[in-house]
Amino acid sequence: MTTRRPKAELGPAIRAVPLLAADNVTIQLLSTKQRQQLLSIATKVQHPKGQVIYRRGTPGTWLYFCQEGIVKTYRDLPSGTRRITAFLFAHDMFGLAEAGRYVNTAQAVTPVTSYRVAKETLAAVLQQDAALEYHFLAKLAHELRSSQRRAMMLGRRDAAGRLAMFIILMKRHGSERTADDLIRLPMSRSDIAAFLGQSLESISRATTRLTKLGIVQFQGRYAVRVLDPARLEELASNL
Amino acid sequence: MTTRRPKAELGPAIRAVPLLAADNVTIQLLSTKQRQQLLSIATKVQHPKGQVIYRRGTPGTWLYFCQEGIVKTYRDLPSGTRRITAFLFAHDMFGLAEAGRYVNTAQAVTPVTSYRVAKETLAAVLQQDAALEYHFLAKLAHELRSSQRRAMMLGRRDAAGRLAMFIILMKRHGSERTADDLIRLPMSRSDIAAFLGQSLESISRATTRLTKLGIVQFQGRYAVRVLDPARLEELASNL
DNA sequence: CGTCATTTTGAGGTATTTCAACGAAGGTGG
DNA sequence: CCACCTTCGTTGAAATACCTCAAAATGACG
Repeated sequence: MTTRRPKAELGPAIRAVPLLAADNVTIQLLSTKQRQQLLSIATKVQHPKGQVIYRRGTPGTWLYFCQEGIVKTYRDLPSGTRRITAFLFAHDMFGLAEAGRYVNTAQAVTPVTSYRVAKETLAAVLQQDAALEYHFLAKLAHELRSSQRRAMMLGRRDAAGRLAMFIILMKRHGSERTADDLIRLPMSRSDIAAFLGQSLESISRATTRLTKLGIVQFQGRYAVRVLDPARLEELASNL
Repeated sequence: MTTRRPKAELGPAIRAVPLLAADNVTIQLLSTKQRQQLLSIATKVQHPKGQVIYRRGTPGTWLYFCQEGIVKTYRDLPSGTRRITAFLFAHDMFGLAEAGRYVNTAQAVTPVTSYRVAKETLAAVLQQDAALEYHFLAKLAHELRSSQRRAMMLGRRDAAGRLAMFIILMKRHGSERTADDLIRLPMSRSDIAAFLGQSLESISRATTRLTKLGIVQFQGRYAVRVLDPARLEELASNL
């Protein structure tokens, strides 16, 4: 557990692709000035692995920016089944509320560093700074797209294909920190199952299937190496 | 496509529930001034039933505001299967793009009246008007929530339950125009199937099942009367 | 009123879910 | 440091539900 000591604190980072600017594919980061402005109203928070950050139904006071680590947001259904609505990674924001209450429960999958800011405060700032607000708009559009992609994923009936999509999804998020072909899956199998809307057993069987097909190779439970990217892609896009 | 010219045009309406203002449950509508500002840069467009409004992959120039009617957005998968990502109703906006291209195809399910505005223009206006932009933020948050709700729906395995959720979803949107218990389902069965991620036959069987159970009664193909709301709710929330 | 598309119904195949038991891993306390 | 215990993951077998293919029936439309 190494705590870094950067000389100049930059404040929350938000990565967003523009919603409206038609042909700008570049990933935009907040300007230093904007970061500092956010920093002045935000608080840095550390969450140990497994900690519940907020619960569904409680007053949605804060908005969070994941700075490091992975967060899951979920709902427990009456039947006892759990549905994970999203995994949040560095630069993602979470804390969606409806009628003043959080709509999901948020929990740290790994140790998490986040910034949190009172929504009231943020709203006031945004009303003053259209440019900053625009970043939030873009970010939200990004979230919407991932949510739609996920819905697309859930539409599939075939387990191996879903898992393939999930691995590829995780690859995109981890590529910055790990080797090219080694993908970390820090969440449990049941988390993956709850995210993909399938039973834990199906996920387990799917992993062994992918392994036996020689497409992937597991390095322990929480890391997977892709041996045959082409076939993985094919499985994922096949349908 | 027709262009506007009524006497007192109010301009596009956007309904949005606030994302950030914690305990304000009230549905906010744009102020008259804001509507007029949007109107000055927007064009009213009429789409006959079945018309494709834009296609996935084409340049995402415009953002649309559904004023009347129902729009579906979808993707056709390589296998030939169609996935409907959303149905859009009055006051919803659509035209989500990524890297300058529409991510879905949009098509009018019923005759549709919409406002469309060039994204570049809108972006410029929003950068100047933080309050207006805030409405868009709220609207987008709303879209995100529905997308998540839909993902929740897709997670279910049971056909009757999914259909029950869909009927309830449609009830919420149609209650303004029809009698309390008569719900219009203007889209085809295949559209419903593509939205719920199931086969057309499954949907058909589910409708007959719900009918035989005495929970609903169909008035033709495109309207359904709920006879037993309690059991419908139970089916929908059960899981 | 006839034609065409959509919807319903039927039968069989297949995938996932369940239920159940076993094996592995991680954490805690002695 | 090891043993125990709890949680998580794997594997097996049966049941259920959906999907696919195919054909009949219904409804829409000109």
